[in-house]
Amino acid sequence: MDNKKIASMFKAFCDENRIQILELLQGGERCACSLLEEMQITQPTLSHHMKILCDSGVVIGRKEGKWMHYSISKDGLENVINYLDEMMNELK
Amino acid sequence: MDNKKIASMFKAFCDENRIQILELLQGGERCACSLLEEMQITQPTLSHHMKILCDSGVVIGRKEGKWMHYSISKDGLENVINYLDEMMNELK
DNA sequence: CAAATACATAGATATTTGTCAATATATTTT
DNA sequence: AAAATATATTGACAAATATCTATGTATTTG
Repeated sequence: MDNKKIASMFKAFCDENRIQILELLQGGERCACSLLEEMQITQPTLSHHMKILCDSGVVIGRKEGKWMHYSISKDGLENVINYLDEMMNELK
Repeated sequence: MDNKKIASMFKAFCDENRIQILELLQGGERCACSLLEEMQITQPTLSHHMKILCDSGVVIGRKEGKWMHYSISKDGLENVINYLDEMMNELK
């Protein structure tokens, strides 16, 4: 995995609105409209953040009819943790 | 810790040049001039990134004479890992 | 003390990112 | 089939970020 890819993985966490989305998703899968209700942003802005979150691998989207259900990907989150654990272990 | 603070913690990892710096620092403490030698950026740009890394808490700077020695902060890195571990544990 | 070295800061500029309004697309509801 | 709903995309704009050159500030070296 090159540095660009690693950086994009961490982009999930480096915006305050995305942190809020992730915290909401900790409670379990939610559709975009439900996330939107609790946030002070417009629908296109939410859609933009969801794309970045999905690109990072930390969030997964599942389409069901007209709804998009988003949830945190255990595997995606684990990848991030593993990268940091390895950094910790490699420390001289 | 508010969302803004959390986001700034993760800013350490969301730029490819900073990822490279962190990888170099995995080998142990290095002065800025030594980091600079292996990177394709100018000295002020490096200085800019070191500031962001230190602000995030993941890197620590130690001044010795005219040199700045930088290293990865175990505590800082642990904070990041703990945040993610907790997110993983809270998952519904 | 003068020159050299290591680093930071300031200011300018280009790129990236976050945001919104408007619109498009797909699906469901009536 | 028309209206309503959920979401994505487009295009514009503002704010933040990354980068450089030039310069300033310590500190060390000769």
